[in-house]
Amino acid sequence: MYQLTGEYECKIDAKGRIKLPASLIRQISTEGAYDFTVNRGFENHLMLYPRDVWERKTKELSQLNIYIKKNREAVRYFYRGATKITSDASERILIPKSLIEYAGIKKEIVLFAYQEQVEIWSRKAYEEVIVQEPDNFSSLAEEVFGGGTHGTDHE
Amino acid sequence: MYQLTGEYECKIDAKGRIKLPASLIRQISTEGAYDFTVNRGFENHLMLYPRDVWERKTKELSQLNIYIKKNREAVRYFYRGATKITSDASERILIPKSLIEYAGIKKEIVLFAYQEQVEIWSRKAYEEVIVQEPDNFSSLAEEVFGGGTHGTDHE
DNA sequence: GGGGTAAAGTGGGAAAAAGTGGATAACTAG
DNA sequence: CTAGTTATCCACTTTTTCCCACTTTACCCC
Repeated sequence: MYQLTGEYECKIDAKGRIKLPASLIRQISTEGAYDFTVNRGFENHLMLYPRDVWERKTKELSQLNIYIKKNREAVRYFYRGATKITSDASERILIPKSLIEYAGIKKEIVLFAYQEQVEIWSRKAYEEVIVQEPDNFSSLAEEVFGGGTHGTDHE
Repeated sequence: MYQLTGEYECKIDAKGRIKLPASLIRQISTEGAYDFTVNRGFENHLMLYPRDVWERKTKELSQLNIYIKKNREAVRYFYRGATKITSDASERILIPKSLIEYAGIKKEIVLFAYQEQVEIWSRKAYEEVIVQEPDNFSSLAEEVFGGGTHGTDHE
């Protein structure tokens, strides 16, 4: 179980390689090789999962009954673009072109790590997301952090 | 559970380091190394959390199901910019460039500690916020603190 | 109150680590 | 077989980290 954190401004080079910041790498494992799976995120960004996290997620998905159409569609939606990648000797990962395009990535990117995964955003798209306060954030924050102590009834 | 207090005028040096005032440090722990997480605050300032406080907060967040869009957005909003930092031998912490920029920090800053966290403001922004307050402070205070516990007969 | 001492705060340099770009070799698909 | 893509390696640049030393402030004792 990871609790990744960090926001990293990075570049992607002409070949589509991203150097994973050392401090991010250190959070994931101490061993030599770094295996990941990258897929499309729900917004216009990519998701990067450490190998073991990906395996757990797909295992959970495999519990679903895919003879139900809705499940089948959801599973497909989740997998879309999923690609296994391994870092090279300089701890860089190569992102498939089709995914780079999906996320609208040019050169400047942001790696945004939280919980068990890393989101990969184009710098521009990320800035837009960051600035925008989600609807109902305060009531949700109250639910999560406030734990009912502040009496205001929020059903 | 902390009850931090204090308003400290500090400087940030050319490398982005802040010396934590000794009297603030003493409130947090007596041991050698100081781990924190810093992230973007809701206004244009930064939030600094002692390690254990951050862990508690994120633990609550990790209960949320991020396949629900609303939750995902909230989690992102809370985590944005979150970076783990450790103090150096002189009890200084290094603030990431992107966060310094976000808070509009130049050189003069204010550390404002209350409850379990420390807000980091640029001096200028802090003064603006503070100066602005008296206008509606009394009505705000009434609304927030008056909260019905002593009846409503104090308008 | 003043001098001395200790603690707090500041600044900067150098070694080490991280990040970057590119060359070349290997591989794959058409 | 060839063209395009991917893997491996190497070398250079930049940044970060760690350490040391100096200045300033606070505090205590005479």
